[in-house]
Amino acid sequence: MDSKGYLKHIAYDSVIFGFSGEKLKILIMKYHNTGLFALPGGFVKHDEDLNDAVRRGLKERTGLDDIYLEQFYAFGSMARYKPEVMEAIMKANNQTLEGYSWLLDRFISVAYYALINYEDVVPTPDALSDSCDWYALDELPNLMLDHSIIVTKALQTLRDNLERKLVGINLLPTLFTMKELQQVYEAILGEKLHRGTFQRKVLSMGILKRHEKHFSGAANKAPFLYSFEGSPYARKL
Amino acid sequence: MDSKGYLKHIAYDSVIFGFSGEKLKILIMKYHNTGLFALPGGFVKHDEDLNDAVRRGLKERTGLDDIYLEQFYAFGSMARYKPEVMEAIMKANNQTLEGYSWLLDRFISVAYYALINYEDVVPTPDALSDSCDWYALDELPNLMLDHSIIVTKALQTLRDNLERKLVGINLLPTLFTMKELQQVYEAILGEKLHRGTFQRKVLSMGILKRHEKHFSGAANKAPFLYSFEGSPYARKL
DNA sequence: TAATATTGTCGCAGATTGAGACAATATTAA
DNA sequence: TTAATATTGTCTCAATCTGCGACAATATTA
Repeated sequence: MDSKGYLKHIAYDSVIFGFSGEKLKILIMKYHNTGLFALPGGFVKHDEDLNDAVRRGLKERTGLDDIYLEQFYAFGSMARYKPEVMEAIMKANNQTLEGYSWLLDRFISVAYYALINYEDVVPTPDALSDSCDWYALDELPNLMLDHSIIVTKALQTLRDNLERKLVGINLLPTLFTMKELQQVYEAILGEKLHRGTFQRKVLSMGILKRHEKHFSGAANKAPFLYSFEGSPYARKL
Repeated sequence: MDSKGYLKHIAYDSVIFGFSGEKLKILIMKYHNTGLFALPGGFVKHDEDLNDAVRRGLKERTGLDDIYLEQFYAFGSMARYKPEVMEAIMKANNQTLEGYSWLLDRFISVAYYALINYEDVVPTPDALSDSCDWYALDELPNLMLDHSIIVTKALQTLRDNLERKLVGINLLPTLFTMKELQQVYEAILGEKLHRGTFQRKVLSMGILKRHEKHFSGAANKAPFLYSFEGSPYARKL
């Protein structure tokens, strides 16, 4: 085994969604000295579950355990095989390629998306990168390889699932207002929703618990705070 | 490369759905001399798209090109790593393990489901198996490894997608009656649907073309035949 | 105390859905 | 020929769901 204990040909990439400033954002890594931007990703150890590998990487990048995580597609086209890209990254880090030639081989990447509470995250770069930072979906830099396609498909899957599960909850802190929840949904769906209809529908699901009011100091009626109550939509799946 | 030109650690499995006798069925392989039943699967060549590898396998098993095909999950737990199973299959075929040790290594399997017209298929076993045959979903034999879980997840995904795309069409011949279409939906969803409501809904989608009536010889009003007309629900995706 | 911005909720019209009913056949039996 | 039978295509009606505006109830500021 010359691949440092990792499975050859298999990688994962993660699209980590957060919500801040009324916008959906994702975590993007910037590699040293290359100008290359990429999704956080990694490899799977020989004796490790695929899902565990992804959670391990998420923990490293965000500091968080128990993240809402969903696998959505395995990208396996030949078009994504560009060994010169990985070679450039390695060279920019003064890495000798000795013992790392497996990284230049072809990879099939299993993609996941994660939903997290923006406030809880401490984005942390890895050894190969300068930064790990939030970028709004409409202000993404050019991403390497097929990572833009991966992001697009992640968002599409998230939208599709949004109607079935009440997944948007995972992007908010424990206590939140109805308006914040609606803003999350609008950011994901990319369209405005009618306030009354949204509230009626969400409340009819019976999975929100109402708490005391939240006095923001604004000159208006104070909204209730809500928290999320278990059931099929549990925060941790 | 000692793995015969295939990528190590990566496999695919396919859940191939057909509809016959008012039941949903899938293709199952039976390996020589082992009593083992399995989903049709295979490996990916070094210079081959993942999706193309699956289509290649589908062509070998069914004789068909241009099949409706959807990837739904990559199975990557350690629990599915049982080298003794593959070893038993190889031994039962008097295969020396020389040059095939890569098959005993750990695999992550990307699973797809396919929808085909039952009548068009000529199920064809491969070199390792006695048979490749249809089994109704409620009469499946015990499947090896995690293949039962894969089937369950395939059906779940198919059900979820059924409401969004009009995918059931792909399980029928070019011309079909409204009753046949309803039976397909009932088989997939596992529940009876109301006749009038179903017909109204499907027709309102405006993607069926009505043809001449079909005189079955039965003592009742002859139903119309329908065919499927393009749009987002195209037979070939 | 009045003005302003939001919030929680309600009401109404229009659309959608679930379920039964009825007329229109295609064939068989009388 | 005519009646009986099994299905099919369609319609109606009620119940439910949705989109959208309206109104009263606050927090805070002027």
